[in-house]
Amino acid sequence: MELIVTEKDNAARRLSEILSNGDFDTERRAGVNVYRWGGTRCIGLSGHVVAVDFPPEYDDWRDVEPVELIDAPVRKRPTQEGIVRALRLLSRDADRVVIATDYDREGELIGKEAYELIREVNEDVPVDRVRFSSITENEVRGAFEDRDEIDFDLAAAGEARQIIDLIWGASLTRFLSLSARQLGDDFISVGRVQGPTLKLIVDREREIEAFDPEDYWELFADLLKREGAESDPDKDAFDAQYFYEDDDGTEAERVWDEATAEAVYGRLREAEAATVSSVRRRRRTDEPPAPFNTTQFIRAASSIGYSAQRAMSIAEDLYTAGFITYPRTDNTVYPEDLDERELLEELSMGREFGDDAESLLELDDIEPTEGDEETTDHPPIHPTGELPAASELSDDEWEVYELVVRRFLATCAPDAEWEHLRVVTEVEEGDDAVGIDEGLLRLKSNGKRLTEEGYHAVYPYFSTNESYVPDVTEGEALGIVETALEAKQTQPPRRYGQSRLIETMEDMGIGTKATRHDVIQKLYDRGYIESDPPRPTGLAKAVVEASEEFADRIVSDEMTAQLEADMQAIASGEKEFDEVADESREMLSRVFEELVDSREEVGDHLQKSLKADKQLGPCPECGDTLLVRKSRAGSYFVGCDGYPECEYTLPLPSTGKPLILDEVCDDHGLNHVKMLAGRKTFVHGCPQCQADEADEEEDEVIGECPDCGEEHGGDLAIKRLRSGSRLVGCTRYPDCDYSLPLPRRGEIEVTDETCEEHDLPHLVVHSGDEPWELGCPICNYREYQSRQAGSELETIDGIGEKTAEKLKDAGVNDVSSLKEMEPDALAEQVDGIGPDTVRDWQAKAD
DNA sequence: GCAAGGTC
Repeated sequence: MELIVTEKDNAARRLSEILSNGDFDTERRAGVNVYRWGGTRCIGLSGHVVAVDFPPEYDDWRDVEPVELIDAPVRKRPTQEGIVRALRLLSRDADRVVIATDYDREGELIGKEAYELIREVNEDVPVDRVRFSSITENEVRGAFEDRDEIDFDLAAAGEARQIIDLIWGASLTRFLSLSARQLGDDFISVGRVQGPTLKLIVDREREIEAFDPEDYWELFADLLKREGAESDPDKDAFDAQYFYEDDDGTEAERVWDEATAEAVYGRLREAEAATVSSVRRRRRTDEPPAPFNTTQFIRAASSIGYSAQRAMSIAEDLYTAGFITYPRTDNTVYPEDLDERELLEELSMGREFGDDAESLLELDDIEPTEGDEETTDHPPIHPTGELPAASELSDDEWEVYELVVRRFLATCAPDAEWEHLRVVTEVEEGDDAVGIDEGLLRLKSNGKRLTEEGYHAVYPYFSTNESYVPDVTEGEALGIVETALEAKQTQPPRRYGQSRLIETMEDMGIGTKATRHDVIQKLYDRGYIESDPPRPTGLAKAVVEASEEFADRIVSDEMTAQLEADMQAIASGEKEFDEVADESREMLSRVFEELVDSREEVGDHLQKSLKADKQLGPCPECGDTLLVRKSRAGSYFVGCDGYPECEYTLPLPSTGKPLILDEVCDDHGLNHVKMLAGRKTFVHGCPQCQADEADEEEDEVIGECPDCGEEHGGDLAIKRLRSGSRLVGCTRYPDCDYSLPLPRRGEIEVTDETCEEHDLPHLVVHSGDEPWELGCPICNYREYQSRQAGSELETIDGIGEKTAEKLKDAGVNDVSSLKEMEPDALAEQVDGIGPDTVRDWQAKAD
């Protein structure tokens, strides 16, 4: 029996389709798909199925000095037990094995890991390696005819990365966490990739904080062609801006001192006309964009409103469903195997973009664009020939799918052409103008017009805004319709947005196509960044400062650069794995020599920053500081730093994670609080004001309590709580805790209409433009609960809309029932899902 | 309960 091993199930299935000419069976071994035809079996791994880690005796952070991790043994341990079991079962009977993992460094390592697992149970079976960069008939068949061996040097390069990342990351993470006494959920992490990424964000924030804005002025005029007496100033006027030559002789628009700006403006205002002194026309070719790699896909998706995480998660679903190619790729050059014309023909059957695909088929020649990166990992992201039916995709999925399709169309489409028109005019000054600055007063206007639509016809995501400047000739006199002097200030650099951050990481060579967006998520999870665009917390600044002082490599991109060079050397046989690992261990030892003496200093600094991140302002009771705290039950509240002497507290809303804003309440001197809860994020404001308002507001009784009304006479009332939330609750609280939620915002109107089932008045919420007919609060809540149950599954990372549907078909409607399912049983029922995946979800649900 | 890298 011949056994083929791929990196993922999807690849195994597609490979099997090709090699079996579509005639294969699927069986399950240890809950894993195995494809079978003739004497061949094909199994897909799930990336790395083993992980490097320290032995269990190093698990306790307090018992082991972090420095001991440097020379601790490192072992490999299976993480995907089902897959490892299935691989072993199949290997026993194999008389030939083919490693067909991805064609990149990590793929080589994953292949070697499979090889080692196979060797444990079958010492003699010959193992081949095949390499192909896209799963197409030609490439796959070619690769199987030209079998090679595993490149153990390349795999060793990957292993060097694993061990260096583990040793540096784990030892420094434990050191920082222990020094600041932050154990448990709130440990303080650093690593080769997260370190430099965090430093990027912190450095930008430092620039912003150090920024000193400068005043400047700009002058504008609206010009109008005089010919054609009926020209309409509102319609035909065009923009012109004052400019001059600065001391270097370069063109400048900004005037840096007010007196000069006023003087020039005085002349401009008095001017009667402007004469055209030069007209320059230029044609510019606007080439279509390159094919999508992961980073450019994320960037494009972010320009239509998707976060990096969301874009990748949708792309993953579209890939699994077979509509687009693999979404994690560095490649920006289509493989030779891709027949663009054939793909366009298939796409021409699609709704929305079918006509656009067809229009491209009319071209004589289709020559797709190419980017700078040509790699062997996977093809650039493009649509497959399989088109989704209208009902198969959600709105978001469709929008992202259409983006991928249109990007492909654009790469096959012709250039666009612009005509640029630059007009310079000299102002003719009136008799009243007093000559303060005698130099010429010139204005410039830049117009642009799209003369050939080109690829924009099929790719509407780039702006094609034109700016209007009419056809004028040199010497022509123009009217000045309006003039303006605008006072402005230079702006600090902008914070990195998520997609800009990912692009910068790529430029710096840190992270990979598959991890960069996860790293950003990790920084959020660790409490290093908040909001979007991400803003660093005080803790993040302290971590970067401490690292810069004692372990600069961990926040510098040089560590990756050095590692890349070493990996290159290992792969080419110039260096040994041990040599590289030992060098790195020595370097880390030197870092620790410095660090151990500064343990307390570092810890103090981190602890102070952690506290500063939580400070709100003075306690009204004792004058000490109010802090955002977390109760034992895990909910947030405001408490005094003077506790237990001072027991002053204020509640916070129960939804979300509090973020302290810069804005301070005038009445109480407390910072405003924002509650971060994804789409439900809202500003809570000053917690003292919220509490005071609730104390002042009277409860409004609307009916009888369904729980205790008959027995104890409890009533239902609209209440505002000190935490700012509102609800319909029983007047006998806390003896009766019956309650129904109400929206936080808007005025609540109690109408005369009554719910027949519950004998309660219908409610209307007035906020924004449209009043919201909430109706009977009990009916409303029931509806809400049933909606929640559906979308709840999707809160688990890795479960998208489609998977949630599949789970619901299998009778799993919410997270709690998912947690109760037997992984193997559920995997049997749900297509394409393995028991390890289910276990993974269950772990995440906890 | 650490990293970063696969995959989902």
